[in-house]
Amino acid sequence: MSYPPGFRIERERTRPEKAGDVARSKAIQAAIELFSTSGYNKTSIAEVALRTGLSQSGLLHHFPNKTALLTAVLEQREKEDSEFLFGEGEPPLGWAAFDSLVALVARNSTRPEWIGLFVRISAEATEASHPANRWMLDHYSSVRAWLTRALEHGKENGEVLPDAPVDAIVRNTIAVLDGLQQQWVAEPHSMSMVAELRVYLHQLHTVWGTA
Amino acid sequence: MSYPPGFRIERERTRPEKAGDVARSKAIQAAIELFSTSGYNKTSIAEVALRTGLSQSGLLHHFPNKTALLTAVLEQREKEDSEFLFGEGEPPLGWAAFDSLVALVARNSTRPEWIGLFVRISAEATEASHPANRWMLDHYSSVRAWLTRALEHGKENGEVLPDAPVDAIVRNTIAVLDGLQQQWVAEPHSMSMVAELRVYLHQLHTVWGTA
DNA sequence: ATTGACCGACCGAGTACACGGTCCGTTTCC
DNA sequence: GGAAACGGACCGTGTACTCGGTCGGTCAAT
Repeated sequence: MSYPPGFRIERERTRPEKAGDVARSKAIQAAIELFSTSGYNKTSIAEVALRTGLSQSGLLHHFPNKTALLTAVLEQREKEDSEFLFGEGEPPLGWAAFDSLVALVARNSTRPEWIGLFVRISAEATEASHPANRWMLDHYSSVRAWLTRALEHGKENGEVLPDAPVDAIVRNTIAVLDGLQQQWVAEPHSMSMVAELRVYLHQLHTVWGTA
Repeated sequence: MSYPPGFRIERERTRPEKAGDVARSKAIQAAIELFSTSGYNKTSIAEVALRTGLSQSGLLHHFPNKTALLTAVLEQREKEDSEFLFGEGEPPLGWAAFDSLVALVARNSTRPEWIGLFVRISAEATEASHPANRWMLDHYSSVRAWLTRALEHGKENGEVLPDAPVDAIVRNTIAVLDGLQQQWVAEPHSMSMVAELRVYLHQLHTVWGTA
């Protein structure tokens, strides 16, 4: 009781390179790779441990169970994505929001594991009992909220036509994103994703933009 | 030796409604339901057998192994889908092809299992070792071929602008289809899919059509 | 009309294995 | 010396699949 509750976190922040932390992040990286190719269900923690350079018990020392490992992976992804998208500032609005989505996809194209991870997990997580179900619903709803806000802001701004069907555009955009990623995972070298997305955004601009 | 080798087959063809065939199709139906909610990997054949009203051994009498059950399911889906889309005649071309896709989605909305099945299987099958991997690649490539032909026919016809980026439009359309289905599976009552698709098709028409 | 060969439909028990997780012990580092 | 960082052995469960067998029906030959 001699230390305030923030002490532990403070110590970790000042000395982040302890052996355990290295193992932890190595394990997360290994889990990302395996989840992205085999999905969560089919991946065994023994395999993750092997890739990490640990025994299964050693891995379970850092993550009490399999779902803890999964949530660590998801937190990592969420963190890196939102840092890239928003940085420290405000999320972009208007059509700029859609442009930044293209940038995100372009960047993730250089990290195939992250795309595979998302495709696999979000499909598995459609099952209500899946440990990532809640995460996935929250994720989608926050992206929808952001894009909806972006379009409505665009309407007020005069960037977007007043009669643009916001909800459908938002859902379709997310659908294109997810669908292209799925095709890309299935046949990685058959397309660029960015080129296709630009065509889609060109359509949006042409139809609902105030040229 | 008193009968020609084809005799037995002939007899089966004249009496197709034996008890085994009923069990077979019941099993396929049960498998569709379970695959659609739990995916292929996570579904146990014991559970399928239970839903069918058979013992596990009884089920395995009809399907030698789990992958045989899966291919039976996929064949069934492929058959019903192409019957609905093309009937006995020629596949529609030009923009009509895209309209028929909407019709297919509208029809499948009344059969949630089929949408769930497709979402789950095609995500699992991104893994090269998955028993449905080949099927999925073939499926996508045939849909792409059809839509590509449809657009090129539309160009010759004057329905479609000559500089329309065929490949990107095809991939984006498939992406919207898949992505919307995924959202629909995650939250079944949050959208209609058909309304969103109409907005997307409206964009295609406006931008690449010869009004 | 009966018989006997044969077959499809089906079941119960068992096998081999993979997997998530526990328990307890040992080393390493502050 | 105490806690963190591991490893080894073990356990219970789930799973795909095998094996041996039963039962009822079909059909040609008697």
